[in-house]
Amino acid sequence: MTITQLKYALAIAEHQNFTKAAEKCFVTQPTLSTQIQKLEDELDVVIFDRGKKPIELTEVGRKIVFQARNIVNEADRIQDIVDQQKGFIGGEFRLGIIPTIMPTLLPMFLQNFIKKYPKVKLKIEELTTEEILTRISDGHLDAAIAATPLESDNIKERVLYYEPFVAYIPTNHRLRDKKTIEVSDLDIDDMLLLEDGHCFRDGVINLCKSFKDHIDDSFQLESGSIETLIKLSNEGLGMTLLPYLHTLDVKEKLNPNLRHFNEPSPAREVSIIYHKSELKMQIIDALHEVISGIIRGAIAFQNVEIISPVAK
Amino acid sequence: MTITQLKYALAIAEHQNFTKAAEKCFVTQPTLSTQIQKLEDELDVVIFDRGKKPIELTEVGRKIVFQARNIVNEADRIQDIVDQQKGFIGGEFRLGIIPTIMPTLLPMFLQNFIKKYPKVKLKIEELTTEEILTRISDGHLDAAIAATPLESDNIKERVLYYEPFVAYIPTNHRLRDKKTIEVSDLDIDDMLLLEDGHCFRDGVINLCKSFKDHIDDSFQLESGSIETLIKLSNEGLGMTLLPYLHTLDVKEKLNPNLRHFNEPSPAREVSIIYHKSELKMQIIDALHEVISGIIRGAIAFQNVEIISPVAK
DNA sequence: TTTTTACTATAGATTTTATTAATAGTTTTT
DNA sequence: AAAAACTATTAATAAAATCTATAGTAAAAA
Repeated sequence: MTITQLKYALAIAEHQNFTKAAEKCFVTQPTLSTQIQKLEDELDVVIFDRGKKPIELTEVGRKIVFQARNIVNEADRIQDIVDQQKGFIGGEFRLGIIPTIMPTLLPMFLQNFIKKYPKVKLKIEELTTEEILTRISDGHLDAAIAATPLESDNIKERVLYYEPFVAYIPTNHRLRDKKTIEVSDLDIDDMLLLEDGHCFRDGVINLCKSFKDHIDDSFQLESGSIETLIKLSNEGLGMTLLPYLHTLDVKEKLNPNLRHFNEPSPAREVSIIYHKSELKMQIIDALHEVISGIIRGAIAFQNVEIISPVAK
Repeated sequence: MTITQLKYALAIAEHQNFTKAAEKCFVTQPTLSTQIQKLEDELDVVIFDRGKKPIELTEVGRKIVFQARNIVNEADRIQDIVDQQKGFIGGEFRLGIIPTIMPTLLPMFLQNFIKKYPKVKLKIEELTTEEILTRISDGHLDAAIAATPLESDNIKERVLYYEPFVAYIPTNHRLRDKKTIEVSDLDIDDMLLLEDGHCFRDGVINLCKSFKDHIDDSFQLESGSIETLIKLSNEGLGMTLLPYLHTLDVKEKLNPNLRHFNEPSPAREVSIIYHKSELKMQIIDALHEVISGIIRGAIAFQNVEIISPVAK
């Protein structure tokens, strides 16, 4: 049994196809066929059920592949140890970011980060929290930036910053004349929300629920982006809430529409999250340092109350 | 990097000597030399400091070897998974047993176990609790039978049975006329103890301390075996305490010297302990099943109070 | 110091293993 | 029934692991 064979098995399990897996492993398909056969012979079990199309794992196969993942992960850490020793921070790093953080945070730190750590090849993907959790667990992402706390097994969180919610109130809205607003002023019924799947939507719902026991789930207006939310609001279709960093992007002439909450302001906790195995921890540390450094200049400390990003 | 190379590195780290390590790996010494060089070249770090005699690990080397241990352990579990699948219970299994359990428990279950699981090659060693903990941690033991709770990191415990303490009271002793005795009757000063390093000694001391705040540490009579303890007691040098299973061995004519405690009787908890990685868990399960089955017939259930085996 | 001892490293030959291109077999889809 | 989409097999080749023999080196003994 070799680490290479285990990597081949992982690739086949993932792609359910010898030919595709072979490509991903940069070898030919017969190599995989023979190496997997050798592995199966040595262990004297069948790992893949080639009878089914697409190929399936046998019951033992599933267990073996799960363990193979562990072994390969542990093996990868040897390189981590060496990198740490040499002070080398580099290599490919796959980072997931949720949609409501991506457009504002990314431009703030990216230049800075790649300048400071030019050897890190960042591969950034916009993903929902749910997708992120799956991909961190199965090793397809090295880390992600998301709203927390998530309290998910296998995943560790490290807070980057607290981002207050800011109300966006169009002209003629009932709250328009208030200089600052209260959570108790909010009414879910005239609130524009992001569509399902966004955790910022769940955060806003949790916030509104905190002052209203039961709310009906029949929201009328929903949107896929915060930009659209602002436009809909400008059309007089209701107020909305924005994460603080988004308000820095709001055009100057629309600034009068913004209302901050009285302290403690509701806020979301934004963290870098990663697998509990703490692989590539040097790069995670580096990201944490750069991002929280940048944010320190962008969000003044204030008294906040954290709103859970998880639908309840 | 191959699993084989990592195993070689582990062997060299353990024996601090290429030649000996090569023997243990059943290859020649040049094989180790070249393979370790290849590993060092690939990682571009020096793992072993060959300047020192005996050979030493470099700082990174230590970290790499530590991680290599993890990888090799995880790799070994593949065979575990396969064995489990096949219902195969076999292979070498290294079991440690503390001295005060070894002579009574071993003959009770050994025949039974090797009959039921003939493919398991049990290698049993008598070791102190301290030695056991080290060897389970470094992978030299697969499991051990010891008095618990130990609350040691990395190690899991699974209770086998509770073994009451029984007093052995020679003729002319002040407690001789009592039919049953109390913990409060005990006096550390006329108690014969095992010599230092035995956890049963520590258990007895903890028990006596429970009714006497401070005791001086100048015990006069100590012995290396419970057999000798009984003989010393017969000489009139004091009473002693025996683990219940030892009383089954006491010659019939000496039986009148035994006194049981009133319930709840002080007792030691005896467990099978193993590394938290749960390697070879099927064999551990098998041992647990056989031993607790045997004990069920030997120790009648009674109300006990567990005495810690750890010196405080 | 010199010699011996006890190692590890290196060289070259040999065996074993991994990989490939070409192609034969399957099974599924059309 | 034919085509498509796979995986398995074969035989050749490249790469590697391992061996024997021996050189090199540092500590221990004389």
